[in-house]
Amino acid sequence: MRVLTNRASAVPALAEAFREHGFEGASLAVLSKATGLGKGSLYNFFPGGKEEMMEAVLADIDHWFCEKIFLPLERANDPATAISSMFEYVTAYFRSGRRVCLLGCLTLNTAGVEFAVIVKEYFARWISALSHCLEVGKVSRDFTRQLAEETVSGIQGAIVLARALDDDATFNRVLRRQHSALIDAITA
Amino acid sequence: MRVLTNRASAVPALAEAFREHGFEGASLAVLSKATGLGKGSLYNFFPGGKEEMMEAVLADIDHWFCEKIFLPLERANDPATAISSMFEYVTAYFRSGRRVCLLGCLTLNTAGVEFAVIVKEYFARWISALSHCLEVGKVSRDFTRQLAEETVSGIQGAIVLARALDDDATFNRVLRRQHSALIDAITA
DNA sequence: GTCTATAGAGTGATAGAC
DNA sequence: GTCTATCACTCTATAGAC
Repeated sequence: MRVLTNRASAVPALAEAFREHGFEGASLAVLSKATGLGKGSLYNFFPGGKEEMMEAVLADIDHWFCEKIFLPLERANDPATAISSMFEYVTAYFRSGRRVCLLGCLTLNTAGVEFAVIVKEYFARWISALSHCLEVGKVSRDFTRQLAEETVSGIQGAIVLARALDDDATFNRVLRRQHSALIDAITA
Repeated sequence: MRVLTNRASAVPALAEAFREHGFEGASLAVLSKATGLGKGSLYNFFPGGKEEMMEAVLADIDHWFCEKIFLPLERANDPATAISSMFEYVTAYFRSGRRVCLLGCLTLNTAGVEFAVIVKEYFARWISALSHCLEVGKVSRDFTRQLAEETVSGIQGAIVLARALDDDATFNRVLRRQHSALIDAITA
């Protein structure tokens, strides 16, 4: 066959390497090992180097979130179901906190400033999608934005705390409470 | 004068450098510039290198939190005041999210595994101190731990979100709601 | 021949240790 | 300052598909 591998198939392996080591910590040696590709191949697929690799990873993540989280929230005509689905996907995606949020990590030090716009749009869209969904659920406009902010922020915090305590149960407990809070707001 | 500088006086500058660049990103060149000390002086004060510098920073942070946050919560006989004081200190300390939580950052990638025990104890103590304070405030034991977890986790999330959106107001809004939730739980 | 993809030696710069 | 190791990255050489 002609194409032995391609750019797209390297992206998930790159993503896991960046998650585990961070942007700076993920050296070309690490990325090469993670993907099974030589440096030559990596530079062939990503002429822009690490930065282009990270951009490809972020685009892939954004695509996943659009499909599984953002669009369903934005289009929901059954808000409670859409929200429950969001929590299921999020819990699975972050593996109960064992897997970090790459976008969240990039906010925390200067290594990620190049990606600030992408990160900002991701979080802004998540909040506005959830906020819209709550509005469809007849939650007062005074609270939709606040609830959405707290939820998105709370998920990030739950990842940090679950990892700090090395305990998935913490993640699941915090998310379960947030889930209930949103459902209560809708049905109230 | 004989002593121009010393180990302790370098710690705050090291802390800010680690916060800004992360553990891996903070090179000796960065740390040297941040402290105004040559590499030789840094190794004189911290023979263990970067790792010992980070340990000194973490010990310094732990000391501050014990004094300002943990002990007041643990000894509180006026829980509402202790909790309000905690939120005031936290908001100021993290500068409305502009300043990251070093302990939280260390949880997010493999660069910080050496400090896992320190990080775990910090978060565990914060949660148990707050939980105890809520118990003194006559909150049902079924909820103290949950509320404390959510609060500590929520603060971490608020830092991430405020930085992602580049907006302090987000941090302050999330913390204000958490503050109210705890006060409501006590007075309910 | 051209084209894409490969592995990996080699570049200068800079890392942390001392 | 000096050391070696490693960094991101470049480039050469080579492969097989057209």
